Amino acid sequence: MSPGDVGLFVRPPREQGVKWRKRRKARAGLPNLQPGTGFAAEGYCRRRFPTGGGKRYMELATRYEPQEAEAAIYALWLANHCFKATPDSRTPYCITIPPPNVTGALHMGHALNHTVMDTLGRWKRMLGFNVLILPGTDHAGIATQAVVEKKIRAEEKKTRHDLGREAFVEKVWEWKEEYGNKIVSQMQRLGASYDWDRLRFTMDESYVEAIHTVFEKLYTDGYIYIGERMVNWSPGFQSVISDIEIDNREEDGSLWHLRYPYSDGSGHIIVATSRPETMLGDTAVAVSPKDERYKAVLGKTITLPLVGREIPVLADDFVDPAFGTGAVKITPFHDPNDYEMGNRHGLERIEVIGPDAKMTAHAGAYAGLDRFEARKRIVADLEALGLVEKIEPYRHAVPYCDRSGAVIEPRPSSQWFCKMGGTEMVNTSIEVVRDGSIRFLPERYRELYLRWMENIRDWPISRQLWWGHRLPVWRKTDANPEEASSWVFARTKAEAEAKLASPDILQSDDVLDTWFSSALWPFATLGWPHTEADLNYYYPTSLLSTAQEILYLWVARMIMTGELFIGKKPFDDVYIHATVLDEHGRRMSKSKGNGIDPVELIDLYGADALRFALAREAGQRQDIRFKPVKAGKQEQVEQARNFANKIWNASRFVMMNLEGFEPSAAAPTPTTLVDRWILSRLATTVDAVNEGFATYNIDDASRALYEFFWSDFCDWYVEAAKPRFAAGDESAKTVLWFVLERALRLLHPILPHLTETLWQALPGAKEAAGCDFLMQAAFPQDLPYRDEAAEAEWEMVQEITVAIRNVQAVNNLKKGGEAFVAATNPDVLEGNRAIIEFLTRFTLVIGDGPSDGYLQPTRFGDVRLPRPEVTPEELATEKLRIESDLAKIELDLGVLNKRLDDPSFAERAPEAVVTKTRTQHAELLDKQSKLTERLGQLSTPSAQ
RNA sequence: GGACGGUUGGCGCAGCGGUAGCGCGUCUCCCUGACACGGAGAAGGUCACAGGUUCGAUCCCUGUACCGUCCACCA
Repeated sequence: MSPGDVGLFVRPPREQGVKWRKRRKARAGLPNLQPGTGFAAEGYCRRRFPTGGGKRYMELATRYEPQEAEAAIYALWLANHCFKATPDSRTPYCITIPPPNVTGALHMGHALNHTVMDTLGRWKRMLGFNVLILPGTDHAGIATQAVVEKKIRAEEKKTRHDLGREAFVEKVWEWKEEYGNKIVSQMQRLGASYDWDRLRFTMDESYVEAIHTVFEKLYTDGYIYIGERMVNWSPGFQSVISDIEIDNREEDGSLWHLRYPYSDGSGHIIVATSRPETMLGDTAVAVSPKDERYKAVLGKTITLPLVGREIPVLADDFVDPAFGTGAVKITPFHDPNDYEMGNRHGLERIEVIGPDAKMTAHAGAYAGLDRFEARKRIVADLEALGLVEKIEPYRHAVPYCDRSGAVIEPRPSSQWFCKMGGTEMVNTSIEVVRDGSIRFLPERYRELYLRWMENIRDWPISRQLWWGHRLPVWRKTDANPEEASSWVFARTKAEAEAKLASPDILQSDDVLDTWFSSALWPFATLGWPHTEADLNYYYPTSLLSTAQEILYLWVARMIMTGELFIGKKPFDDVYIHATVLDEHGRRMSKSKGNGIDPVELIDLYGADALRFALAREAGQRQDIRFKPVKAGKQEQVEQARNFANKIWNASRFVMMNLEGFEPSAAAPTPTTLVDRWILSRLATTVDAVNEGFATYNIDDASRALYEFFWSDFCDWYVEAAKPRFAAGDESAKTVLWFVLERALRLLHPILPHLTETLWQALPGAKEAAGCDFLMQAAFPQDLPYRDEAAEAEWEMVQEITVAIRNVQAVNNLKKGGEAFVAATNPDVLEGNRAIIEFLTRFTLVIGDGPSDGYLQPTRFGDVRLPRPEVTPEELATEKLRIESDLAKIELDLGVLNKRLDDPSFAERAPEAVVTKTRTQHAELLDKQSKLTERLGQLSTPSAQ
């Protein structure tokens, strides 16, 4: 396949006698026409291009068809190893992409992030950097295990326990090999220029080595210990899960007010709880020490209803006297706060809800019941005893396990931890951000990071899952697993046997938190701990671009491990991209079902359109609103698609007119005004784009490109080129070719497929650039074409042109007559006569013109269009137009008068502002008097 | 509860101290030899609200309201 193959004619059949607008509306809902349906052969195309036969110029369809062009161009890049990166003498630029879950599918957040990374990567590559963008996927312990468990449950009616650990893990690997690379191919569809030969997976053999090496050091240096903490227990997985895997849902619940009788029979104390079933495990009631109401009852005991246990009433600062009744029941085993209070007061911990979320033997009569069933029974039994004071409706957050859907059960558990606060690892990670070695973009995230790091808590690193990196620690079978001293570090069983001097040993059943492995990503993917070449060259990497929600979980931990193991920061810049929200401004999520599938958008409009739509919003904002796909349409991407089509067609126009033109590598030296002007605008745009990319304001770069290409280049320059070609002016071709070629380079990082396709078809491009692909061409920088004089002079041509068009359109005049312009600078006008005449379809006459003509005063001279005959309707239209102009002028004059009438304005405002205001004032007065006079003429009968 | 962000024409966004801009949508005209996924015009905004600073505020400061994101153990 070569890029030329995309040339096909596409044109809807002509339907005689039907209004165009109607047909357009009728067509609006239809899918884009597929090429190759033979319209050309049936004579529907308006224009025939030279076909085949060794012609130099490609045939291009009248519409850009991304579907096949993108696949073709991507295949071409791959075939030519364009994304491959190996160390050389150039400056490196490296991004290790945030590895998505192997189970994952591309979502809008990914699409945005990959657009950012690939755009910046392509830009840097064109600037001459040695760019490596290293892709990979994450084994994603819980997520993947959940998917495979679900699959075997559905297909084989088995649980993972039926299979056993080894067989189950085998199944997960099989699943990963078969389905795990879906997201990789989706990234490729976006156009990602990543080095796919280096694709990494967090459970690759070499990656496991990295994990072992890291674990060993942390273990021997005393970072890793066994401790007991309150953890988030997922009854669904029978495992600890991390905070990020929790989905806190606001729910309407109840607050039960329970009467707890004093043991001495002196009445009762009322406690409020949202979880009455935990009362079976209560070992105290706490009140605030400052709470006067309860001063007297401190030291009393309570006989716990239904259980009969005697428990104390004690004082603790944690209790807020203002909440509920000011008295709190304490269940140390089942509530994080109560756990802390229990430790403070040395309370017994009684487990009444087991790991499977069923009531334990300690629950007495309720043993074996599900926790929610137990709740109902307990409440009913308490009510029967008259111990329920009242039940209040209560809205609160309930934590759910986002993978299994079970309500999280907090419980103390013996887990492996990694020490954080106060350690060298954490301190250096704070320092490296504080001293500015690592930059955060947008900057506001810097403070967030520092604040979090300064209050960091120890990191629970063990999980009771089967899929993941099994902890490389072993013990003798009969040793106590909760004693740290029972364990030794060993990579292999043999090593462990030697260390423990026994064949009767076991490896820990636990698996490492997935974030433990992704924390090593920037260096483990570059060959550490074995090979140094890539690491020495590409590390520290240049950019880490990611979502704000994993700032702590991932970004902070990469900094820590990078500092500790490599002795260097893992990256220079951290860019936190915006969160993509739905049309109502809510986060897109699976549970809300408000997500948009980026692949659907690519199918609909092409990857480049999606990229541009995202790029134009990718700045320093915290969020981006994205509208849903409705009836096969998505506004934002459609607009971007239209832009892509505009680029396509403008390029097509240029190529059609370049027959016989021999481009050269030399930069043009413009002489005519319009050439000087467009080159000046190009130079400005080049600066804006480089600036935008360099400062992570890709939105600014995108807007600059859009405006330049559509407004300046297409609407003015290309239009102005037409009469020049008609007049045989060959000088236009050099500039036209040059501007288009440079524009394609500028646009390439954001719209890679489209621009490469066009560039491949642009004659002379490869020779001039000295490379075979646009993605390898030099990115434009510092073009010497800034020309303020040209921009100012061209403004005259534009304003006169607009004035003539405006009078013509508003008064609905026939084109083709004469347009008189009393120009302030007749030479400029004369020099651009052909252009103005072509753009307006009026013959330009420089001079005053008939006094009764249609009048439009401008800063560059009055424009008058003669009015040969006039109907009353036309007269009314003109009067209306002038009156509305006058009304606007009056409004504006009011503003200026107010300012000029104030003496302190002239005194205190800068002189330039005062002068400018006076000039504007004078111009408005002049315009006003001219229009008033004209209006007067219209109102006197003689004018007709 | 804390932190952060937003509030500009019907919609999506720019502008961030000198009389409000773009695209879509709406209305009018137009297939004019690149493009109707287009061209030329038009209508449409007291820039959330209240104070303050300033000659002057959409823009700076303070507060309020609403929307939202992230973080967080208040029963």
